[in-house]
Amino acid sequence: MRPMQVDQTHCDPRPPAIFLMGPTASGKTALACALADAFPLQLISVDSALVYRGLNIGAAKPDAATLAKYPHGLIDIRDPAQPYSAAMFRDDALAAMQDITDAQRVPLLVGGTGLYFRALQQGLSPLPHADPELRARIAAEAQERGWPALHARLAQHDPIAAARIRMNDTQRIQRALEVIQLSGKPLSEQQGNARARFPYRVLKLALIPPDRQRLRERIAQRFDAMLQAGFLDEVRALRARGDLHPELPALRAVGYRQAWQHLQGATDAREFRARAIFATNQLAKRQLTWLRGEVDARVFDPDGAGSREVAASAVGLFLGRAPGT
RNA sequence: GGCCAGGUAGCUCAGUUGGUAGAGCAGGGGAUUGAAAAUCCCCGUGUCGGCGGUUCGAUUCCGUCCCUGGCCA
Repeated sequence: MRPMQVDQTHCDPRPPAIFLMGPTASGKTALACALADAFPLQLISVDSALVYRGLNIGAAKPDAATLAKYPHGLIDIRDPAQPYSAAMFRDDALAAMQDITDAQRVPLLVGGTGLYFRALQQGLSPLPHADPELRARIAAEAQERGWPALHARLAQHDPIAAARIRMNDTQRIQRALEVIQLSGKPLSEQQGNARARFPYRVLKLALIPPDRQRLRERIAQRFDAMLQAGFLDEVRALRARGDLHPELPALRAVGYRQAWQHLQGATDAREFRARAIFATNQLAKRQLTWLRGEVDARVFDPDGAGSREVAASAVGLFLGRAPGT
């Protein structure tokens, strides 16, 4: 039996870090900036779309004035033609957190990408990283022989992974085959090892709107504002580059995919708007599913009266200091 | 006012030779290890417009009324 629980704030020697998680359109940026006003925090974005330069309006990236006043790490670090990944994020985020900590400040990781938060905190198994050429070869083979044939091959080399991965989940079939090819070992054998202890003690804050209908209304309003702000011109500019295509991760982002299709003439304005909003609603739903797994997070209602103050006092308690000091 | 076509799930529609109905989209739940704003899995009871009639039984056939769209006056 252990001795009674002691306040971790005072016995955990690791430096502090704060996670601020929430679905799209839940007001994460506003809360992050408010907290940064009150405490010596430095922001790091945890968002798979904000890493791309040129994805601004449609990705709801904080505007230039906000970024100037509240610099965010890991925004605009990739060209849309370059892929990014959870593993790259983990490395980049740990490096950024180190720098912030060295400067006697506290990293505040704010965003909505559940896998990135998990990869950061729990680590990733040591696996080979993506190989675009190999992926192209696998995709070509799938085109020729069909994905069921590739799933069957996976079952031969890695029955455990094949049992877990659905026949239709082409992305995971492709990845599993890639790992086998690159490492010479089954994926399932390599997953689940080597998870180092996270070198920070963490306060998790989750912004969870209690009313889904209201979130959807907010998403629709925000999308109309994006259109007014020139979202389609932004996508036209991306298309005008000529070297981008809709299969790139950056252009599969919610809103961008639908805008691309619309500009190709596949949908009229009305349908484009509806599809983009639906896709955003569905994204928010998946983000909320991730958040339900974060059982150790402190939950706040974005619209709740006083939520901001309560969040600030939680941060103050965690850091052991009063706001503004 | 007359004629025609419709009124079925939140939306668009299919269907029942009479035995109370099912797709897509939306929506909900879940999974999630180098594409994750990705990818994938599961979830469908609704006075079948109202009221009468025929029938063992009507959402289906008949009558009538209401509503919507089109054409004609």
